[in-house]
Amino acid sequence: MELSLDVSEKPFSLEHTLRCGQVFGWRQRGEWWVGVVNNQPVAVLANGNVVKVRCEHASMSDEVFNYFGLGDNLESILTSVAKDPLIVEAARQWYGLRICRQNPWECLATYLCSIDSNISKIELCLSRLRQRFGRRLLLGDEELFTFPTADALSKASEADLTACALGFRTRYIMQASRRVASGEIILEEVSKLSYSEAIQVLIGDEKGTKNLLGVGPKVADCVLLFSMGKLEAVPLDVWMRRLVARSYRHLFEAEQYGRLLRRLEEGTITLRGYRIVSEAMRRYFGPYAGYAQEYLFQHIRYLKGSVADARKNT
DNA sequence: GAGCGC
DNA sequence: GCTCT
Repeated sequence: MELSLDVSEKPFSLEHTLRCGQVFGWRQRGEWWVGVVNNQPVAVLANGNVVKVRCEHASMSDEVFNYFGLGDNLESILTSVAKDPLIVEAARQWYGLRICRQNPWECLATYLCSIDSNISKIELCLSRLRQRFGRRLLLGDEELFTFPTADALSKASEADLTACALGFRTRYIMQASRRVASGEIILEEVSKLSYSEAIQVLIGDEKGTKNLLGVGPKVADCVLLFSMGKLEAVPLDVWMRRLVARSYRHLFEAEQYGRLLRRLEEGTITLRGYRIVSEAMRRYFGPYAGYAQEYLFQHIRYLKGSVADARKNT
């Protein structure tokens, strides 16, 4: 069936939303995008004031609405983060980009795979996981695969997982899938917590036992922002750290932060440093700092650099 | 701060 | 990007 979503008065760029690197597993077919939402195949097309959805069940219009964050009041969000010319320009260029609400398990697995990787490599790893452990779906003659459940991955043999060539991330996926499958960690419950409670659960207590192997503050922030609607989460990857060091250093003028600023541009940053920077960004941009992050991230990735450059690191 | 695995 | 030493 084909459904129509009314998005008049709702700025929405499907292109920007799907191309910004927050979600994986979508492909373009002409002017349509095909992918999987809530384990069901969909094709989506944004056309002015309507979003067209080809799918199998009528409930998909609500699911697509939720998935693409169409409930967010983007205009007021962008107004609220418009603190300086840089973010205003980023918002102008990437206008319509929305933060998705992906499935939390898929998002967690995705960002475990993203560690020290790049978009095309991540895409490859995830498609291998889908093909090997997901369920095959058809939408017309488009073949799609659901993202494998934690349960399916927890039962995978080590050899099967190794065949997906995740490298050192294999054990992160194995451990996380087991903890989620066993119910030891219930991501839907985590998503009900406040941002600060939820990030604590995901990264574990400092110095204490880690909750989820491979989940540090960056991975946790991505999961919180891209799947749990914690719009104040500010994932700090190399691009954002460089940007902060160059364009937002005034937020760290105090002398004690000299060392932190230097490390932001170069390499390793401590958990403490990460917290200081992301909290400063939250204080500066407010409760929608995650939206600010995503627009700035896109802006600098594509700024006078080729797409190839932009795809280098995560 | 090196090493991880592809 | 995270873990481990």
